[in-house]
Amino acid sequence: MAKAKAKTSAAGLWLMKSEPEVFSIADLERDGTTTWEGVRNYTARNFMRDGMKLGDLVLYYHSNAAPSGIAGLARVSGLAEPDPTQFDPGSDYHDPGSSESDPRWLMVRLGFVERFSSLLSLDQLKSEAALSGMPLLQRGQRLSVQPVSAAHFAHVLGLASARTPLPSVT
DNA sequence: GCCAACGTTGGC
DNA sequence: GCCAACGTTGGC
Repeated sequence: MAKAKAKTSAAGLWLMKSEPEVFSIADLERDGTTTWEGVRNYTARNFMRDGMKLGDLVLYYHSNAAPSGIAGLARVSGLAEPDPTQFDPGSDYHDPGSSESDPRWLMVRLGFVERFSSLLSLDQLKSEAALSGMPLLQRGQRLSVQPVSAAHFAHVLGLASARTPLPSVT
């Protein structure tokens, strides 16, 4: 699996899901930064490993929430590296099939950028025609790390800034 | 808690 | 390599 031939200088744009009960945008705001351990899906891992660059912007999505939706913005502040929880027998994320000499799972580090003044709920996102092609909104899609097009990303930021004193993300 | 959709595993 | 069984995700 080798892709990424078409290179642009533009920063990558992503969406990452977290259950707010586990780690919410408020937790990220409090801590400033966090490592994104626990990804156990190869497609998601590959996006982190092959796609993510320092400074890439990330829409922070709350899943399994009431309601679910996009809660804020983060930024990639550390490139993919081995996720230590895969080696920890006491961790929910332990993977006995992985070894320190050949780690199977990776994590990136995220830094807090902004918490939206109110959540952009899944219902609202679905009501936006401009977002109809977003992977997040496709039926049955469950990837916890996914790329976002520049147009979709800009539209989401527009929705957020419509309800909050303009955050400027540069 | 239900369950549809999807990913992974493993027998063959 | 097929595919059934199983496990997980995540909306509802």
